[in-house]
Amino acid sequence: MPALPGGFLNHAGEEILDAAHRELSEETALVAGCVHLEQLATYGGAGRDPRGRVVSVAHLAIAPGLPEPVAGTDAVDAAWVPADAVLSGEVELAFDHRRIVTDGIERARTKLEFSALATAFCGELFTIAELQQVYEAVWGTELDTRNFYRKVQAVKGFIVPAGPGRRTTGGRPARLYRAGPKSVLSPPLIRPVPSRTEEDTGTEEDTREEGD
Amino acid sequence: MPALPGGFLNHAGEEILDAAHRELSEETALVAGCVHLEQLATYGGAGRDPRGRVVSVAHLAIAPGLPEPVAGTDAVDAAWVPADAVLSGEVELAFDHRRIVTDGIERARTKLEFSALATAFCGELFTIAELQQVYEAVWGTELDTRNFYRKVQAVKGFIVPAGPGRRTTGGRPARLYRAGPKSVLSPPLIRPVPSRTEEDTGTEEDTREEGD
DNA sequence: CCAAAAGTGTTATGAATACACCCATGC
DNA sequence: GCATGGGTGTATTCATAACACTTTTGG
Repeated sequence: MPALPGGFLNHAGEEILDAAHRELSEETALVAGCVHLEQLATYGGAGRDPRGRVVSVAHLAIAPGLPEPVAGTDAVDAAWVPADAVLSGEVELAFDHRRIVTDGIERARTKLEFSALATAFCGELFTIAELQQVYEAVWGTELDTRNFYRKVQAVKGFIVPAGPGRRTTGGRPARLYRAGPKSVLSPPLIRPVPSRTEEDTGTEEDTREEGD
Repeated sequence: MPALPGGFLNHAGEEILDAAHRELSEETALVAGCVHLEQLATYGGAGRDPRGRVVSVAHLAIAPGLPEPVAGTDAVDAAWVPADAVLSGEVELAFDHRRIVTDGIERARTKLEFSALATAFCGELFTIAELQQVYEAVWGTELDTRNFYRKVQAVKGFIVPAGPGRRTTGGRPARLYRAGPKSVLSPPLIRPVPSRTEEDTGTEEDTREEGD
Protein backbone atom coordinates (compact mmCIF):
# COMPACT_ATOMS: atom_id res chain seq x y z
CA MET A 1 0.00 0.00 0.00
CA PRO A 2 1.50 3.37 -0.98
CA ALA A 3 2.44 5.99 1.59
CA LEU A 4 3.67 9.56 1.57
CA PRO A 5 7.44 10.06 1.42
CA GLY A 6 9.09 10.97 4.69
CA GLY A 7 11.87 10.31 7.11
CA PHE A 8 13.45 11.30 10.37
CA LEU A 9 15.23 14.41 11.58
CA ASN A 10 18.96 14.00 11.57
CA HIS A 11 21.01 14.26 14.75
CA ALA A 12 22.59 17.66 14.07
CA GLY A 13 19.70 19.73 15.32
CA GLU A 14 18.42 20.10 11.77
CA GLU A 15 15.62 22.58 11.12
CA ILE A 16 12.30 20.90 10.46
CA LEU A 17 11.88 22.67 7.13
CA ASP A 18 15.39 21.70 6.08
CA ALA A 19 14.67 18.10 6.92
CA ALA A 20 11.53 18.16 4.80
CA HIS A 21 13.50 19.54 1.87
CA ARG A 22 16.15 16.89 2.33
CA GLU A 23 13.66 14.04 2.44
CA LEU A 24 11.84 15.38 -0.60
CA SER A 25 14.99 15.68 -2.68
CA GLU A 26 16.06 12.21 -1.66
CA GLU A 27 12.97 10.64 -3.18
CA THR A 28 12.11 12.99 -6.02
CA ALA A 29 14.14 15.30 -8.19
CA LEU A 30 12.64 18.31 -6.45
CA VAL A 31 15.34 20.40 -4.84
CA ALA A 32 14.96 23.46 -2.65
CA GLY A 33 14.67 26.63 -4.66
CA CYS A 34 12.45 25.07 -7.31
CA VAL A 35 9.80 23.90 -4.86
CA HIS A 36 7.54 25.68 -2.42
CA LEU A 37 7.43 23.79 0.87
CA GLU A 38 5.42 24.74 3.92
CA GLN A 39 4.46 23.09 7.14
CA LEU A 40 0.98 21.60 7.16
CA ALA A 41 0.33 20.07 10.56
CA THR A 42 1.73 17.61 13.05
CA TYR A 43 0.20 14.19 13.54
CA GLY A 44 1.00 12.10 16.60
CA GLY A 45 -0.40 9.76 19.14
CA ALA A 46 -0.75 6.04 19.40
CA GLY A 47 -2.16 3.90 16.66
CA ARG A 48 -0.83 5.90 13.74
CA ASP A 49 1.97 3.45 13.08
CA PRO A 50 1.83 -0.13 14.35
CA ARG A 51 5.60 -0.08 14.79
CA GLY A 52 5.30 2.38 17.68
CA ARG A 53 4.83 6.01 18.51
CA VAL A 54 5.68 8.26 15.57
CA VAL A 55 5.14 12.01 15.51
CA SER A 56 5.02 13.29 11.93
CA VAL A 57 5.31 16.92 10.89
CA ALA A 58 3.52 16.91 7.52
CA HIS A 59 4.52 19.38 4.84
CA LEU A 60 2.84 20.57 1.67
CA ALA A 61 5.02 20.85 -1.44
CA ILE A 62 4.08 22.78 -4.56
CA ALA A 63 6.15 22.73 -7.74
CA PRO A 64 5.74 23.03 -11.51
CA GLY A 65 6.08 19.95 -13.69
CA LEU A 66 6.21 16.39 -12.51
CA PRO A 67 9.77 15.07 -12.49
CA GLU A 68 9.97 11.32 -12.39
CA PRO A 69 10.53 10.01 -8.89
CA VAL A 70 14.05 8.76 -8.35
CA ALA A 71 14.80 5.45 -6.72
CA GLY A 72 16.15 6.57 -3.38
CA THR A 73 16.54 5.09 0.03
CA ASP A 74 13.17 3.40 0.13
CA ALA A 75 11.40 4.87 -2.88
CA VAL A 76 11.88 2.13 -5.44
CA ASP A 77 8.16 2.05 -6.17
CA ALA A 78 7.60 5.80 -6.04
CA ALA A 79 4.88 7.14 -8.32
CA TRP A 80 2.67 10.17 -8.74
CA VAL A 81 -1.00 9.75 -7.89
CA PRO A 82 -3.80 12.19 -8.81
CA ALA A 83 -5.21 13.97 -5.80
CA ASP A 84 -8.73 12.96 -6.75
CA ALA A 85 -7.77 9.30 -6.60
CA VAL A 86 -6.77 9.71 -2.97
CA LEU A 87 -9.78 11.83 -2.03
CA SER A 88 -12.21 9.40 -3.60
CA GLY A 89 -10.56 6.40 -1.96
CA GLU A 90 -9.71 4.87 -5.33
CA VAL A 91 -6.11 4.80 -4.14
CA GLU A 92 -5.68 3.76 -0.54
CA LEU A 93 -2.78 5.10 1.50
CA ALA A 94 -1.05 3.60 4.51
CA PHE A 95 -1.36 4.86 8.10
CA ASP A 96 -3.35 8.12 8.38
CA HIS A 97 -1.90 9.48 5.17
CA ARG A 98 -5.25 9.93 3.52
CA ARG A 99 -6.19 12.41 6.20
CA ILE A 100 -2.91 14.23 5.71
CA VAL A 101 -3.54 14.48 1.97
CA THR A 102 -7.06 15.73 2.58
CA ASP A 103 -5.77 18.43 4.91
CA GLY A 104 -3.08 19.38 2.43
CA ILE A 105 -5.47 19.79 -0.48
CA GLU A 106 -7.78 21.91 1.58
CA ARG A 107 -4.80 24.04 2.59
CA ALA A 108 -3.81 24.49 -1.05
CA ARG A 109 -7.33 25.47 -2.07
CA THR A 110 -7.59 28.06 0.65
CA LYS A 111 -4.12 29.47 0.19
CA LEU A 112 -4.80 30.01 -3.50
CA GLU A 113 -7.35 32.60 -2.52
CA PHE A 114 -5.23 34.66 -0.21
CA SER A 115 -1.63 34.03 -1.21
CA ALA A 116 0.47 33.91 -4.32
CA LEU A 117 0.84 30.15 -3.95
CA ALA A 118 -0.54 29.59 -7.45
CA THR A 119 2.64 30.94 -9.03
CA ALA A 120 4.54 28.11 -7.34
CA PHE A 121 2.68 25.74 -9.67
CA CYS A 122 4.02 27.57 -12.72
CA GLY A 123 7.48 27.89 -14.13
CA GLU A 124 9.40 31.11 -13.77
CA LEU A 125 7.57 32.60 -16.76
CA PHE A 126 3.91 31.96 -17.36
CA THR A 127 0.87 33.37 -19.07
CA ILE A 128 -2.29 34.47 -17.34
CA ALA A 129 -4.14 31.61 -19.00
CA GLU A 130 -1.70 29.15 -17.43
CA LEU A 131 -2.24 30.74 -14.05
CA GLN A 132 -5.97 30.41 -14.54
CA GLN A 133 -5.55 26.71 -15.28
CA VAL A 134 -3.89 26.32 -11.89
CA TYR A 135 -6.84 27.90 -10.16
CA GLU A 136 -9.32 25.84 -12.12
CA ALA A 137 -7.45 22.61 -11.46
CA VAL A 138 -7.01 23.13 -7.74
CA TRP A 139 -10.47 24.54 -7.13
CA GLY A 140 -12.17 22.18 -9.54
CA THR A 141 -14.19 25.03 -11.05
CA GLU A 142 -14.34 27.00 -14.27
CA LEU A 143 -13.55 30.70 -14.33
CA ASP A 144 -14.37 33.43 -16.81
CA THR A 145 -11.20 34.09 -18.78
CA ARG A 146 -11.83 37.79 -19.27
CA ASN A 147 -12.68 38.54 -15.67
CA PHE A 148 -9.84 36.42 -14.35
CA TYR A 149 -7.47 38.34 -16.57
CA ARG A 150 -8.29 41.67 -14.98
CA LYS A 151 -8.88 40.38 -11.49
CA VAL A 152 -5.42 38.88 -11.31
CA GLN A 153 -3.81 42.03 -12.66
CA ALA A 154 -5.71 44.18 -10.19
CA VAL A 155 -3.85 42.54 -7.31
CA LYS A 156 -0.78 44.69 -7.07
CA GLY A 157 2.45 42.78 -6.65
CA PHE A 158 0.95 39.39 -7.47
CA ILE A 159 2.34 39.06 -10.98
CA VAL A 160 4.59 41.42 -12.94
CA PRO A 161 5.10 41.58 -16.72
CA ALA A 162 8.25 39.84 -17.91
CA GLY A 163 9.73 41.74 -20.82
CA PRO A 164 8.49 41.65 -24.40
CA GLY A 165 8.44 37.87 -24.74
CA ARG A 166 5.29 36.13 -25.91
CA ARG A 167 4.06 32.60 -25.92
CA THR A 168 1.93 31.37 -28.74
CA THR A 169 -0.44 28.45 -28.57
CA GLY A 170 -2.46 28.65 -31.75
CA GLY A 171 -4.11 32.01 -31.33
CA ARG A 172 -2.88 35.43 -30.41
CA PRO A 173 0.40 35.19 -28.49
CA ALA A 174 0.10 35.82 -24.77
CA ARG A 175 2.17 38.13 -22.62
CA LEU A 176 4.51 36.52 -20.14
CA TYR A 177 4.58 37.24 -16.43
CA ARG A 178 6.60 36.19 -13.45
CA ALA A 179 5.73 36.06 -9.76
CA GLY A 180 5.65 39.46 -8.09
CA PRO A 181 6.97 40.50 -4.69
CA LYS A 182 3.71 40.09 -2.75
CA SER A 183 2.85 36.75 -1.19
CA VAL A 184 -0.39 37.87 0.45
CA LEU A 185 -3.08 38.95 -1.98
CA SER A 186 -5.23 41.95 -1.31
CA PRO A 187 -7.84 41.91 -2.46
CA PRO A 188 -7.97 38.12 -2.42
CA LEU A 189 -9.21 35.99 -5.30
CA ILE A 190 -12.40 34.59 -3.89
CA ARG A 191 -13.26 31.12 -5.06
CA PRO A 192 -16.77 30.62 -6.44
CA VAL A 193 -19.53 29.51 -4.14
CA PRO A 194 -19.43 25.70 -4.14
CA SER A 195 -19.61 26.01 -0.34
CA ARG A 196 -16.31 25.72 1.45
CA THR A 197 -15.53 22.27 2.73
CA GLU A 198 -17.04 21.66 6.11
CA GLU A 199 -14.63 21.34 8.99
CA ASP A 200 -16.33 19.29 11.66
CA THR A 201 -19.89 19.99 12.69
CA GLY A 202 -20.63 21.99 9.60
CA THR A 203 -23.97 20.71 8.47
CA GLU A 204 -24.89 22.34 5.23
CA GLU A 205 -28.59 22.90 5.45
CA ASP A 206 -29.67 24.02 2.06
CA THR A 207 -33.30 24.77 2.65
CA ARG A 208 -34.03 26.22 -0.73
CA GLU A 209 -37.49 25.69 -2.06
CA GLU A 210 -38.19 25.59 -5.72
CA GLY A 211 -41.25 27.48 -6.76
CA ASP A 212 -43.35 26.30 -9.65
CA MET B 1 11.65 35.85 31.70
CA PRO B 2 8.14 34.48 31.13
CA ALA B 3 7.43 31.67 28.70
CA LEU B 4 4.38 29.94 27.32
CA PRO B 5 3.06 26.99 29.31
CA GLY B 6 3.93 23.59 27.95
CA GLY B 7 5.28 20.17 28.64
CA PHE B 8 6.11 16.81 27.20
CA LEU B 9 4.05 14.02 25.74
CA ASN B 10 3.54 11.23 28.20
CA HIS B 11 4.77 7.73 27.51
CA ALA B 12 1.40 6.10 26.81
CA GLY B 13 1.19 7.13 23.16
CA GLU B 14 -0.95 10.10 24.14
CA GLU B 15 -2.59 12.09 21.36
CA ILE B 16 -0.97 15.46 20.78
CA LEU B 17 -4.24 17.32 21.29
CA ASP B 18 -4.91 15.44 24.51
CA ALA B 19 -1.46 16.32 25.78
CA ALA B 20 -2.09 19.99 25.05
CA HIS B 21 -5.34 19.86 27.00
CA ARG B 22 -3.60 18.13 29.88
CA GLU B 23 -0.79 20.66 30.06
CA LEU B 24 -3.24 23.55 29.85
CA SER B 25 -5.42 22.25 32.66
CA GLU B 26 -2.38 21.60 34.82
CA GLU B 27 -1.39 25.26 34.75
CA THR B 28 -4.71 27.03 34.39
CA ALA B 29 -8.24 26.19 35.40
CA LEU B 30 -9.20 25.65 31.77
CA VAL B 31 -10.45 22.14 31.22
CA ALA B 32 -11.41 20.45 27.98
CA GLY B 33 -14.99 21.11 27.00
CA CYS B 34 -14.88 24.74 28.07
CA VAL B 35 -11.94 25.64 25.89
CA HIS B 36 -11.33 25.57 22.16
CA LEU B 37 -7.88 24.19 21.43
CA GLU B 38 -6.33 23.76 18.01
CA GLN B 39 -2.91 23.00 16.68
CA LEU B 40 -0.98 26.03 15.51
CA ALA B 41 2.38 24.89 14.16
CA THR B 42 5.45 22.91 15.08
CA TYR B 43 8.74 24.57 15.93
CA GLY B 44 11.95 22.61 15.96
CA GLY B 45 15.60 22.71 15.10
CA ALA B 46 18.72 23.68 16.93
CA GLY B 47 19.06 26.88 18.88
CA ARG B 48 15.49 27.12 20.11
CA ASP B 49 16.32 25.92 23.56
CA PRO B 50 19.87 26.09 24.92
CA ARG B 51 19.26 22.88 26.84
CA GLY B 52 19.16 20.87 23.64
CA ARG B 53 16.97 19.92 20.75
CA VAL B 54 13.29 20.47 21.54
CA VAL B 55 10.47 20.08 19.04
CA SER B 56 7.39 21.98 20.18
CA VAL B 57 3.89 21.55 18.78
CA ALA B 58 2.30 24.91 19.60
CA HIS B 59 -1.45 25.13 20.19
CA LEU B 60 -3.89 28.03 20.23
CA ALA B 61 -6.45 28.07 23.05
CA ILE B 62 -9.60 30.17 23.04
CA ALA B 63 -11.93 30.41 26.03
CA PRO B 64 -14.32 32.86 27.68
CA GLY B 65 -13.34 34.55 30.90
CA LEU B 66 -9.93 34.62 32.50
CA PRO B 67 -9.70 32.12 35.35
CA GLU B 68 -6.78 32.77 37.64
CA PRO B 69 -3.80 30.58 36.79
CA VAL B 70 -3.23 27.82 39.31
CA ALA B 71 0.14 27.05 40.79
CA GLY B 72 0.97 23.81 39.10
CA THR B 73 4.08 21.86 38.31
CA ASP B 74 6.18 24.82 37.31
CA ALA B 75 3.64 27.59 37.07
CA VAL B 76 4.09 29.31 40.40
CA ASP B 77 4.53 32.66 38.69
CA ALA B 78 1.83 32.14 36.06
CA ALA B 79 0.07 35.29 34.92
CA TRP B 80 -2.06 36.59 32.06
CA VAL B 81 -0.39 39.02 29.70
CA PRO B 82 -2.18 41.21 27.13
CA ALA B 83 -1.44 40.14 23.59
CA ASP B 84 -0.44 43.68 22.66
CA ALA B 85 2.25 43.67 25.31
CA VAL B 86 3.89 40.67 23.64
CA LEU B 87 3.47 41.99 20.11
CA SER B 88 4.95 45.36 21.00
CA GLY B 89 7.86 43.79 22.83
CA GLU B 90 6.85 45.43 26.10
CA VAL B 91 6.82 41.94 27.58
CA GLU B 92 9.67 39.75 26.45
CA LEU B 93 9.22 35.99 26.23
CA ALA B 94 11.79 33.23 26.46
CA PHE B 95 13.02 31.10 23.55
CA ASP B 96 11.13 31.74 20.31
CA HIS B 97 7.85 32.17 22.13
CA ARG B 98 7.27 35.66 20.81
CA ARG B 99 7.15 34.27 17.29
CA ILE B 100 4.72 31.58 18.41
CA VAL B 101 2.45 34.19 19.96
CA THR B 102 2.64 36.30 16.82
CA ASP B 103 1.65 33.33 14.69
CA GLY B 104 -1.17 32.46 17.06
CA ILE B 105 -2.67 35.93 17.04
CA GLU B 106 -2.56 36.06 13.27
CA ARG B 107 -4.27 32.69 13.18
CA ALA B 108 -7.01 33.91 15.49
CA ARG B 109 -7.57 37.07 13.46
CA THR B 110 -7.87 35.12 10.24
CA LYS B 111 -10.04 32.36 11.65
CA LEU B 112 -12.48 34.93 12.99
CA GLU B 113 -13.29 35.84 9.42
CA PHE B 114 -14.01 32.39 8.10
CA SER B 115 -14.96 30.27 11.08
CA ALA B 116 -17.23 30.44 14.07
CA LEU B 117 -14.21 30.72 16.37
CA ALA B 118 -15.53 33.96 17.86
CA THR B 119 -18.25 32.09 19.74
CA ALA B 120 -15.51 30.22 21.60
CA PHE B 121 -14.65 33.54 23.27
CA CYS B 122 -18.20 33.86 24.61
CA GLY B 123 -20.11 31.88 27.18
CA GLU B 124 -22.81 29.49 26.08
CA LEU B 125 -25.30 32.33 25.77
CA PHE B 126 -24.30 35.70 24.41
CA THR B 127 -25.69 38.80 22.79
CA ILE B 128 -24.76 40.06 19.38
CA ALA B 129 -23.13 43.07 20.99
CA GLU B 130 -20.87 40.76 22.99
CA LEU B 131 -19.94 38.90 19.84
CA GLN B 132 -19.12 42.20 18.21
CA GLN B 133 -16.82 43.07 21.10
CA VAL B 134 -14.89 39.87 20.40
CA TYR B 135 -14.38 40.86 16.80
CA GLU B 136 -13.37 44.38 17.73
CA ALA B 137 -10.95 43.20 20.38
CA VAL B 138 -9.23 40.58 18.25
CA TRP B 139 -9.13 42.65 15.09
CA GLY B 140 -8.35 45.88 16.89
CA THR B 141 -10.95 47.75 14.87
CA GLU B 142 -14.35 49.33 15.37
CA LEU B 143 -17.40 47.98 13.61
CA ASP B 144 -20.79 49.50 12.89
CA THR B 145 -23.22 48.00 15.39
CA ARG B 146 -26.19 48.04 13.03
CA ASN B 147 -24.41 46.47 10.08
CA PHE B 148 -22.68 43.87 12.26
CA TYR B 149 -26.05 42.92 13.64
CA ARG B 150 -27.45 41.97 10.27
CA LYS B 151 -24.24 40.66 8.78
CA VAL B 152 -23.82 38.14 11.55
CA GLN B 153 -27.41 37.00 11.30
CA ALA B 154 -27.13 36.62 7.54
CA VAL B 155 -24.60 33.81 7.98
CA LYS B 156 -26.76 30.72 8.20
CA GLY B 157 -25.89 28.40 11.06
CA PHE B 158 -23.42 30.77 12.73
CA ILE B 159 -25.59 31.78 15.67
CA VAL B 160 -29.08 30.65 16.61
CA PRO B 161 -31.60 32.40 18.90
CA ALA B 162 -31.71 30.96 22.41
CA GLY B 163 -35.25 31.07 23.72
CA PRO B 164 -37.03 34.14 25.02
CA GLY B 165 -34.34 35.18 27.47
CA ARG B 166 -32.97 38.69 27.42
CA ARG B 167 -29.94 40.38 28.86
CA THR B 168 -30.17 43.94 29.99
CA THR B 169 -27.27 46.34 30.31
CA GLY B 170 -28.84 49.73 30.85
CA GLY B 171 -30.77 50.08 27.65
CA ARG B 172 -33.16 47.91 25.75
CA PRO B 173 -32.59 44.24 26.64
CA ALA B 174 -30.80 42.19 24.00
CA ARG B 175 -31.80 38.83 22.60
CA LEU B 176 -29.62 35.89 23.53
CA TYR B 177 -27.97 33.55 21.06
CA ARG B 178 -25.87 30.44 21.19
CA ALA B 179 -23.36 29.00 18.73
CA GLY B 180 -24.96 27.43 15.69
CA PRO B 181 -24.07 24.19 13.91
CA LYS B 182 -21.82 25.70 11.24
CA SER B 183 -18.12 26.11 11.93
CA VAL B 184 -17.23 27.58 8.55
CA LEU B 185 -18.87 30.86 7.71
CA SER B 186 -20.22 31.52 4.28
CA PRO B 187 -20.30 34.26 3.46
CA PRO B 188 -17.33 35.13 5.66
CA LEU B 189 -17.10 38.22 7.84
CA ILE B 190 -14.41 40.19 6.08
CA ARG B 191 -12.21 42.20 8.36
CA PRO B 192 -11.78 45.83 7.39
CA VAL B 193 -8.29 46.25 5.99
CA PRO B 194 -6.17 49.23 6.94
CA SER B 195 -4.90 49.88 3.41
CA ARG B 196 -6.41 47.73 0.72
CA THR B 197 -5.85 50.38 -1.94
CA GLU B 198 -2.34 51.46 -1.06
CA GLU B 199 0.82 49.64 -1.92
CA ASP B 200 2.86 48.46 1.02
CA THR B 201 5.80 46.23 1.77
CA GLY B 202 3.91 42.97 1.84
CA THR B 203 6.96 40.80 1.21
CA GLU B 204 5.71 38.32 3.77
CA GLU B 205 7.47 35.18 2.74
CA ASP B 206 7.14 31.97 4.64
CA THR B 207 10.64 32.14 5.97
CA ARG B 208 10.31 31.21 9.58
CA GLU B 209 13.22 32.83 11.28
CA GLU B 210 14.45 31.21 14.39
CA GLY B 211 15.38 33.63 17.11
CA ASP B 212 16.85 32.10 20.20
C1' DC C 1 -39.73 62.18 30.51
C1' DC C 2 -34.92 61.16 29.45
C1' DA C 3 -30.83 58.40 28.59
C1' DA C 4 -29.02 54.35 26.76
C1' DA C 5 -28.70 50.44 24.20
C1' DA C 6 -31.24 47.15 20.86
C1' DG C 7 -32.97 46.58 16.56
C1' DT C 8 -34.89 48.27 11.51
C1' DG C 9 -35.20 50.78 6.96
C1' DT C 10 -33.17 53.07 3.27
C1' DT C 11 -29.95 54.80 0.03
C1' DA C 12 -25.43 55.76 -2.35
C1' DT C 13 -21.41 53.67 -3.75
C1' DG C 14 -18.30 50.38 -5.44
C1' DA C 15 -17.25 45.65 -6.81
C1' DA C 16 -18.26 41.30 -9.26
C1' DT C 17 -20.30 39.34 -13.10
C1' DA C 18 -21.85 38.43 -17.85
C1' DC C 19 -21.03 39.18 -22.29
C1' DA C 20 -20.25 41.93 -26.58
C1' DC C 21 -16.39 43.18 -28.91
C1' DC C 22 -11.63 44.00 -30.86
C1' DC C 23 -6.59 42.25 -31.57
C1' DA C 24 -2.89 39.22 -33.21
C1' DT C 25 -1.20 35.13 -34.90
C1' DG C 26 -1.02 30.34 -37.78
C1' DC C 27 -2.81 28.02 -41.60
C1' DG D 1 -9.94 34.74 -45.10
C1' DC D 2 -10.90 32.30 -41.10
C1' DA D 3 -10.26 29.80 -36.87
C1' DT D 4 -8.27 30.31 -32.34
C1' DG D 5 -7.06 32.11 -28.34
C1' DG D 6 -5.43 36.88 -26.08
C1' DG D 7 -7.07 41.14 -24.37
C1' DT D 8 -10.65 45.33 -23.54
C1' DG D 9 -15.08 47.90 -22.82
C1' DT D 10 -19.29 48.22 -20.44
C1' DA D 11 -23.93 47.61 -18.42
C1' DT D 12 -26.47 45.13 -14.96
C1' DT D 13 -26.57 43.13 -10.58
C1' DC D 14 -25.51 42.77 -5.96
C1' DA D 15 -23.16 43.37 -1.58
C1' DT D 16 -21.66 46.80 1.47
C1' DA D 17 -21.22 51.10 4.35
C1' DA D 18 -23.29 54.94 6.17
C1' DC D 19 -26.71 56.74 8.79
C1' DA D 20 -31.52 58.24 10.01
C1' DC D 21 -34.90 56.18 12.64
C1' DT D 22 -37.89 53.36 15.86
C1' DT D 23 -38.27 50.27 20.01
C1' DT D 24 -37.67 48.88 24.77
C1' DT D 25 -35.91 49.04 29.06
C1' DG D 26 -34.17 51.62 33.82
C1' DG D 27 -34.16 55.65 36.67
